[in-house]
Amino acid sequence: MSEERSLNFIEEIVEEDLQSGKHGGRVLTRFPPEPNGYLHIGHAKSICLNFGLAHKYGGNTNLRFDDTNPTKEDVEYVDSIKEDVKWLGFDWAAELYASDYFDTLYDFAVSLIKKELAYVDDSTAEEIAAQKGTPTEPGTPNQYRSRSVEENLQMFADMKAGKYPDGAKVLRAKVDLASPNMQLRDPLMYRIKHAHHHRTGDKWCIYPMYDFAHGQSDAIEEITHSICTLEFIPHRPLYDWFIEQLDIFPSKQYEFARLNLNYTVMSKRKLLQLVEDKHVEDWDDPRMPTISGLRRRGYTPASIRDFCERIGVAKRENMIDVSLLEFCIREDLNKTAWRRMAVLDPIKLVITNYPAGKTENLFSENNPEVEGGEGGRELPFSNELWIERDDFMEEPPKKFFRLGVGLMVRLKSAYIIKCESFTKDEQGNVKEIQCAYIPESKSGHDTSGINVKGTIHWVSVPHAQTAEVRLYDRLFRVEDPSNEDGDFKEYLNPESLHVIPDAYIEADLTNAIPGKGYQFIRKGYFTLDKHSIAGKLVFNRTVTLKDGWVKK
RNA sequence: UGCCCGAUAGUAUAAAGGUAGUACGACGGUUUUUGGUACCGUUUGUCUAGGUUCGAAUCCUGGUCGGGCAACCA
Repeated sequence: MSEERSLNFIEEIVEEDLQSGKHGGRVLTRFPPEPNGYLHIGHAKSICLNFGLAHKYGGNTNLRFDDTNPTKEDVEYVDSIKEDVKWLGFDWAAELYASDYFDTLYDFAVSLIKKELAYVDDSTAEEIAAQKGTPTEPGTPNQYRSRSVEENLQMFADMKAGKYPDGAKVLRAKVDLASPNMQLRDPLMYRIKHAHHHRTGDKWCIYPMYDFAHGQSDAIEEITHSICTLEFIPHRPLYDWFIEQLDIFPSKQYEFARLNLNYTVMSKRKLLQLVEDKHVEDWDDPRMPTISGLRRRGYTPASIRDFCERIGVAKRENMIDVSLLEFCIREDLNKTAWRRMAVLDPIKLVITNYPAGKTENLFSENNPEVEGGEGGRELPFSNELWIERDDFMEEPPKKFFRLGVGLMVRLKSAYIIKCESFTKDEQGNVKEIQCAYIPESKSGHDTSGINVKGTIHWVSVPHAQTAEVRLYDRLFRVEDPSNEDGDFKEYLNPESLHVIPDAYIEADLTNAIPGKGYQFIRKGYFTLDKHSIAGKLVFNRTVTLKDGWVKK
């Protein structure tokens, strides 16, 4: 029972409940997505909260699909949600659907009609809206509000039987048309939708609204702590009202502030637009803040869980810096990713005093962060190498610890070299760099006594393989695209994807394992994209390395 | 204009009437065969005006600012 971190406000509530013996010490939470889109990092916060809370206090969590609106939902989304929750590392106690309760919910509605707490309203949507009044003016009752129990019962049954077209009638709760809380002004409980449901098929043509499904589902499952986001605060009195009138299990609702991340958007509606308008490849485009996008980008479940832990849980609106997410994945990958070498923007380097045609196999460890290096691989070395174009400067400034005529660097896991000269092509671009190597400076057996400041990565020209490398930048140019004038899509970053069709990679990288993270030394963390095939590998850059070098 | 929620360094998040702390960021340094990692250090904060109290980030009142609520969405 070591208490490293102080409790968040929801944990405090749970601990109080546990101490007072509420629910016999039982904790049951639920994660209740609507299957109308893919899960994103904001959902990850909710998942970690709900599952984490239950796990911490010896309870369980249900996965419940809030599938009360058949026109927006699909099994494709159900499947992706299950996959994403599992991938994040969580197991649900039961896989449930609000649609499992449609019969019970119908009976609940009938019982409210009998208690004169619900009525069938024939008004149009516009009329109902008008009759609700405004925040400063009370609503006004219409003639349908005083219908008899018998008539309501009959009409509600007829609604269910399909006797009316969409929109002809709704069932409303009779609460308080003058309430200062708009949610209480006789909210809708059921609407008519002659639509095919992905689970119940054509059995129903009336569907319960969120407010008459969510709390009831919580009660049916005997959820002890129903955790949702801030915008549902005004719904809480209604949540409690239905439960009280129905006299069912007293689940309680608690609200926390949803996650906002800068330089992206987080609403399913907007993410769907990006997919439909082809601004991104799909829901799992590596630039998307979706769980599947982050997975494809190379994020690990542990890094996302760590992120959710670090951002905390409170009731204050927040905007989290993506740099924190990046910190979390770097921290994870630094410990686990195997080091490899790849040259993204190549320039040729020739070692003038190394025999042409000779190949030497050097050794380089997989992971310097682990004792023993987790083994290693052979690195073929020759007199012609690819190095990074920006590791050479014609006129290097003082603090430039790389190549320039007269400067020395170490080639990672190989030799120290000294730059002697360079040649240019007709356009005046540097074409080739000539260096001499120091034979006594071989990595691991260095007797040269020479100390160099810089070490650069390289790939042997005759042994190099090629791969497509995709570099990503933030999806939007502004911190909060939803808050800018005009359409949020105007603020997309036109340079969010940079494709390098044929980068040079070291030979061993052709054995790269899908799903594993690799650090391309000095270039960042990369992972194989799902579109990779043998002979045509594609790597996604998950994140750059932190760059401490300040250019001036 | 009504009701509801909130306000602590740049960003988040602690401190339950008693020393404002932590993480990320930024900045500086040490180490380093990755300008990475690791380690060390520095920096910046209680929205405002009153009140209660020996003592207020915390309790009370007014104000300011931000967010939410008037979908047959969730």
